[in-house]
Amino acid sequence: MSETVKPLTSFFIEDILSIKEKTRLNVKCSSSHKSKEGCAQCNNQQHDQVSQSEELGAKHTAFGARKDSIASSSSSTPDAMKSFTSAGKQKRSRAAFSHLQVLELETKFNHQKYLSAPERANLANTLRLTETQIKIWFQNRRYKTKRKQATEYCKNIFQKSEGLNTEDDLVRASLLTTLYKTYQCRPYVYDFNRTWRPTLW
DNA sequence: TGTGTCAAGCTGAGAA
DNA sequence: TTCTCAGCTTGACACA
Repeated sequence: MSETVKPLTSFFIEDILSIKEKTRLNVKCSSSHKSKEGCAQCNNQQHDQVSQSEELGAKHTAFGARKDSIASSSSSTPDAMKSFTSAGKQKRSRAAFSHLQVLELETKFNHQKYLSAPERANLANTLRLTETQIKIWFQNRRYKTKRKQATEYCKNIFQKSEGLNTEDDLVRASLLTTLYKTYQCRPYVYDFNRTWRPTLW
């Protein structure tokens, strides 16, 4: 499995947080108050007392938003995050990982696209997430990367090609790109010419 | 209110 | 049988 690793720009987590927290906390706190639960940054007076591990465990978010789900994502299992609608139907909640958690996950992902079980357990422990959450995050992240690559690839194709200007052409090419990328065993695909033939690579 | 993002759900395949 | 994977889809949430 070949994965392309983007060149990394070196930085300190503190650098990012110090900049973004200053700028975004002020902006986003006001908007986050629109949500039902309000802004936890403003509500939580223990903000400054949070330890490093607790930060990784998302006691609060670096940006101060989506706090409710952050807390549940870190301190509870996904099962415990489920709430119920008025009809008694189980309502799915979506955890939002904290900036630090995502940062750690991204850093890890940049180094290795796949984690072994011990590595996953270790990372889960460090970030105060469940192993399942780590596993799902990596799965989603790989898929996201793949989609992005397909999109870029598709763009390049159309920058180079002529006569494919309609929306239908774009859609078709996008689907074909996915096929090309997906079936690496080089299947026969339906080409632009509407003929079945082997792929070129 | 429409839209984009993303964690989680679902399905089928392959490995041990 | 169990686990992890890819490849989507779903649903909650934030924001313009």
